Amino acid sequence: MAGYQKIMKKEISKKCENDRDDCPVKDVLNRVGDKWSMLTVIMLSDHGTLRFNELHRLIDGISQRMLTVTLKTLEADGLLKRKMYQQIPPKVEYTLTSLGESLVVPLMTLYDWANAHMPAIKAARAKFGKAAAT
Amino acid sequence: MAGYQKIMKKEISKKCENDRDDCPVKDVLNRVGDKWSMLTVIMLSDHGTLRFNELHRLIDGISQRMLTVTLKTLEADGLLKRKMYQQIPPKVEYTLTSLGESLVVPLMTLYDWANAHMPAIKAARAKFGKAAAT
DNA sequence: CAGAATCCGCCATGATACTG
DNA sequence: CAGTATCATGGCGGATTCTG
Repeated sequence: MAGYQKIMKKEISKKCENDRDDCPVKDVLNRVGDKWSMLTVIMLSDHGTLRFNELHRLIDGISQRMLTVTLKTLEADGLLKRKMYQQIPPKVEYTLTSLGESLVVPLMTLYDWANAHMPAIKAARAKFGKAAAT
Repeated sequence: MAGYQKIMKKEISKKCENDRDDCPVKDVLNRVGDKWSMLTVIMLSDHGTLRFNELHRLIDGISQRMLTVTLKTLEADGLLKRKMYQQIPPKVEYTLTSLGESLVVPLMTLYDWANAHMPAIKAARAKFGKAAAT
């Protein structure tokens, strides 16, 4: 393994052991691991600007409640911005901020990894299942 | 935004809308977002090989139960391997597989992003809190 | 249309006790 | 030492209803 990586990794665990309530990685991981957040970010990144119900349709399976909650959290984190038009019927548009857009980059890395190694993982799972059954 | 990125992102949402039960991203995200999995991977990546109780001490706050569960899941996914020495007292060693090691790379990207943008996120949160309070 | 409010079930996680 | 077994709980998220 490259020396650079070794150093970086040292840093990761160091950060995580010490301040466990203020670890950037844990914090971000919470959002990344969230059931709907990243999907929402991806959709917005794809389509640019979306209204509430458009998101509702695009993100398959999300409930109205969770969409509201997710959007509010992402907005609070400054990952997207909400634009409300004072009119009837209401119209609200959601767009990623540049901060939100920047998150897509590491997300892609993860996506690439997932795609590349999913077969290996599935194979491992199948093998493990058989081993346990035996 | 670069055209390459645009294409990749299209692909992400496409994969996610279609097969929602077999989406590699969701699948991997589940593990990445898991409370303890990535911490465990990071520790192992750092220290190379660790015994059960060493991990227990290193991963601050994890319960015995969750460590067991996490390790079993990671093993099933082929991310780490378990080596058991038949002796008394028992001795079990955990080591990342090359698959597990490879996951560290995208994880680093995320770590870098988290570190770089955490100030912006905190600022956004503070601002949002004030806006809500007003 | 874009939510807010409320209720509720269930699963993930934690705590505790026991074992080979 | 390295787990397993069992129980308790809290909060995540779904379903439903109501509004401006």
